[in-house]
Amino acid sequence: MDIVEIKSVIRRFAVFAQLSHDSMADVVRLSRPRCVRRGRAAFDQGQQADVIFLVLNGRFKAIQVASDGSQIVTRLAGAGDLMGHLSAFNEAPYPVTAVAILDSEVLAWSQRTFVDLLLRHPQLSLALIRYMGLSIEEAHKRLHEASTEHVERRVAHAVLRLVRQSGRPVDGGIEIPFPITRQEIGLMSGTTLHTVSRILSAWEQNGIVDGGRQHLVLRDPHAIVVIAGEQ
Amino acid sequence: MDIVEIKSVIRRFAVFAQLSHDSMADVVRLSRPRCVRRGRAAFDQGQQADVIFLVLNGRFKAIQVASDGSQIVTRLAGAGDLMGHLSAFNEAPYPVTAVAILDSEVLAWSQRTFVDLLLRHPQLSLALIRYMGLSIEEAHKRLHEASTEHVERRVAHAVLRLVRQSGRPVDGGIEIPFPITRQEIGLMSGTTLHTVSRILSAWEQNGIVDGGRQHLVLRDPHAIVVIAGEQ
DNA sequence: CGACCATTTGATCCCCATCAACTAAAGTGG
DNA sequence: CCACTTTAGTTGATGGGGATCAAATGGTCG
Repeated sequence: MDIVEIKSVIRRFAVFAQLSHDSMADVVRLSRPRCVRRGRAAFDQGQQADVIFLVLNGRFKAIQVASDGSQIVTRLAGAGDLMGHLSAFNEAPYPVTAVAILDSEVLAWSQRTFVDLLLRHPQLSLALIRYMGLSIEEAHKRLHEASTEHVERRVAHAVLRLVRQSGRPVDGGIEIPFPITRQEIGLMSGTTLHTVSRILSAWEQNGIVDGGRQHLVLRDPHAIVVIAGEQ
Repeated sequence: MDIVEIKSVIRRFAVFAQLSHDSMADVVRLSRPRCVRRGRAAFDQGQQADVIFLVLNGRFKAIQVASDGSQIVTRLAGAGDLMGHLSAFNEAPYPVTAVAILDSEVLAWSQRTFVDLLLRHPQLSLALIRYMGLSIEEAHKRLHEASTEHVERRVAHAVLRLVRQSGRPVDGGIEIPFPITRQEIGLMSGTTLHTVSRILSAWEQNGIVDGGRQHLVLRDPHAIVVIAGEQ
């Protein structure tokens, strides 16, 4: 990607949409593009958070490992999402590991550079505040689900989240356009791969989804909405 | 509280600590103080979020009700905490109801006023970004707990959170200095009042806590840390 | 004192994690 | 191209954690 292309791409993303022409130039000029191959991490949990990333294309999963070894996937990040902004401004370690699940391209800023940008471009700060507000609401919604709902419903929510964020229409349904395992769906919904497998098998029996190795196609999205309890 | 007192008080809070003298004057001048009596709500879930609050003293609980009627307590807010900032900047409805659990005083800004303040005082934006980063990490930590830990451990975490945020030393322990029910502890840890009651009863048998109606004293805080798995 | 709320405690049941074993698909290396 | 390994997924059996149902007790307040 060259600079002109980058500008046109990131203008589409919420955090940068409202910037003036000059601000945008400043923001892009101080960024450094970077590629992350599938399977590699943009950063690792525990490492000092000194770089902020914007995903240009591809996809990442954010994995959080607790001291007892348990893991969860806190979020998936695709084009337009920021990564590393949670801890970077607090001079804290990254709270998750960001693994690319597709070959991906990102823009990177050093923590100091991004702080300067925020101070120079109030609109950028405001956009980031809005973006983070949405993240917190999303996290609270997931917390609510995890605390009160049964597994099948939680799995339905996880699948819907995947599809809404990245679903791609195919003939006879919507597919998740990147490799995803039962294990990962489990980590996104607070259950085990076994239970996810049983649930997806049952859905497949009812013609609601088509499964496959690291692959999922929704045949009847509305049925899943109903299972999720969204009516 | 008069203006001088307010200034000296809010200077102690993270979000406002770094402001210049002039910025602080601007921020305080545009705020309106307000009292909220115990049991009343500062704002209600679903209502258009047009006011941002800073808690000066007292305490609030943020309750989220889902469409199926289930509830959780997403956070407690005490002196120095902001409320309403999640949705206000996104022109969205408040995602929770903020109920005062003690008679409380707050400062209030209209959404538009606060946005102007953020644009005029980049340091304020940066502080808010830091504050929100911490909130998201906290929410993800709770999500992790809710997804992977057993009830007793989750209850231990909820109690520790209460005590760390607001614990007051008394002879022979630390107490939670505001009325709190088993029900509420349940809503903070994703379980029922029955299970909380059983767990607290067991702890009381072991001399770890002293319970009472809407009251809790930790006799052996370290034991709870161990139960929480923090070693 | 009576009404109401918070708490306790027992009994029951089922959801789902865990254990275990097997199948299938995808690399890998000669 | 085929044996071998590795990784993903399926499915059965089992047991326990904790929700749910039920009822009683104790505190508080008007």
